[in-house]
Amino acid sequence: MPNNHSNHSNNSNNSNYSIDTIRHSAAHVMAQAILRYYSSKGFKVQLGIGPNIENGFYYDIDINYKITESDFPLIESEMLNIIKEDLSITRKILDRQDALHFFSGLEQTLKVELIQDLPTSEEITCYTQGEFTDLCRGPHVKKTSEIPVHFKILSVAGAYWRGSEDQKMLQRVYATCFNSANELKDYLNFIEDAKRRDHRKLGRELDLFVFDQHAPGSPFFLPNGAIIYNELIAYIRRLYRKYDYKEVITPQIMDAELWHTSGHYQNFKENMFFTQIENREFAVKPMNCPGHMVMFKHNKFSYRDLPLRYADFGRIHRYEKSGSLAGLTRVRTFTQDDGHIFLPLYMVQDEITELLTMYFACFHHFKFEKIKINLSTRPEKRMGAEESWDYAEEALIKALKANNCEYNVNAGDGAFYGPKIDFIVFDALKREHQLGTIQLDFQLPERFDLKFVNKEGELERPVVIHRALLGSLERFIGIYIEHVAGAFPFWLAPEQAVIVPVKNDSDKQIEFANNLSKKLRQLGFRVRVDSRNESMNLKTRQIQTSKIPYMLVVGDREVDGNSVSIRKYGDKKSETISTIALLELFDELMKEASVG
RNA sequence: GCUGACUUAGCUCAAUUGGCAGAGCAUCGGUUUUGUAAACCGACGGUUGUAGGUUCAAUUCCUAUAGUCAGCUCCA
Repeated sequence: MPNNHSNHSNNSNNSNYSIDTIRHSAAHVMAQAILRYYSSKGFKVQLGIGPNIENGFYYDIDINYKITESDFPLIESEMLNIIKEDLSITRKILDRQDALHFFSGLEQTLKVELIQDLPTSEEITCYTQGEFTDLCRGPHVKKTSEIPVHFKILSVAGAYWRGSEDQKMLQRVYATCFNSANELKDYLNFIEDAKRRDHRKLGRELDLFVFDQHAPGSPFFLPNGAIIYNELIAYIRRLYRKYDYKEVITPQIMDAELWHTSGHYQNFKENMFFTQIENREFAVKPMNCPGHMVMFKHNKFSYRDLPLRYADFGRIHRYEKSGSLAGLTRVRTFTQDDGHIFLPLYMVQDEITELLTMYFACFHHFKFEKIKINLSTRPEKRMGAEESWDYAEEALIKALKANNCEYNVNAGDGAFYGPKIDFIVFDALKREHQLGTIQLDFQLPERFDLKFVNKEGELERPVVIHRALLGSLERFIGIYIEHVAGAFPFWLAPEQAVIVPVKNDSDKQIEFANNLSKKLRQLGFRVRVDSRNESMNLKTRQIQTSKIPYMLVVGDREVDGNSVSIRKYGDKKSETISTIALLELFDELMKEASVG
């Protein structure tokens, strides 16, 4: 969810209360409304938790009734009643026994469970408004009438009690509340805008990709989508040339033993595809690293060869749970702009500095200006000695600090083989997306017993850095489509220009258009002639809705002047330029594709 | 995987309490020869996701299953 709306609502008119306090109080009102309304209908209502989230709040409810969208107005009108009743909201401190007794008496067993799990040191407080009392730390507004009426219930979905798969599934009602009608309207508009930009919708409309029930979670890239896909790879390859990477190609299916060695089998068996042949168990690769380890071992490398940077655009397959699949952002087969760097320990910091330079250049190239960095440290489920974790985490912190990078720490969020740095970008709607990653790994070199010959002529264990810039290309394409709302820059656009003869029965115009098209295509541009028997208005409309960067109209005037009437996507007007100037313009535009 | 909703022509959507499956766009054919956001006429297009069941009759009700969506959980 985006974070842009919560900010400007903080400094709004209404009150001394923070928007968080207001929303949290609104959550209580919603819980009260649901309890009132459905209890009166004879349903059993139990309340879970009801915290604030970015841009709103939710309340988890256990109820023997299926709440649907059609119930929202009923709940909302009950909420309005509660606000109008102007109930005062009072705070009370309870001792543990009284609190347990009180909520048991109300048969609110979820609340009882929460109280039982509170540390004994914690003070137990309740907030009461009218007939409704909730276990809550607060703070809250003083009376229900202080809650602005600019609230809206947004959706309802299942959620596990206490976030655990083993627990009961509750119904989570999402809602939001703002200080003013305008802020609420802005937020609802934002939701609409996000729908308009949805990459699944644009993917269909721009003929980029389709999904089919025969391959769940697996995109079929249509010709237009394949162009974007391949142009992205071409761009990354240019970066690789600049930063001295060596591209390799590795097998799709390898003996399962390899995945035992790497540790992936033990950790991710449930998420891998397997196949059996000649009594051997093979695994479809869920990642590229073990393949690169195998290659490293097939050679005896000198310290002079390091850092050795392997890059791989291999297709990988992961069995993702059916319920977690979503458009291009969560798929079962994808390609990473993956790479592994083998190097001695002492080179790590310089290498990460180099990587940071490369990463920022890449993100800025795609017009992601604001970038957030997360440092994820050792998870519970991990391999390797504590000392190497200490060292690895320290090395990443040093490199970040040396490069003046601000970062947040995500304790326990690292990979099972090492800590990592993640790069989060903000899209045009200010939503956050994780793209690149840099992961330090002391475990795989150990498990694969990797060695290189150092200056002293001794065998030494290298370190491995796992790294990806865009992450999964599929996912990146999804994010990028939404970032640019389907209007790709010239160098990435599946079609860069369409040439439209004014009259499709004019041999002179058609010939001129075809010749121009042929010339541009020879120069590598993606253009076509649209000489269908359709009106200029229709063609204009189709070119605009397809978000094609340029429309080139050629009539008798242009043919005679060896020129084109050029109209840029999004512009209302066209201008006439010579074909020479057109070639110069296109050449200039293609510089966008360069890595500088 | 879990909870809930949804699935009708290539796409976007209709179809009253269970009573003859329909429209726009796209496609194809014709007319029109167009100067910057939808010319006109006509035709084609369906085992209503799939498999069962209830019923005189099922797009509609029931069961199973697949896929999609909103979340949850997970994400090397």
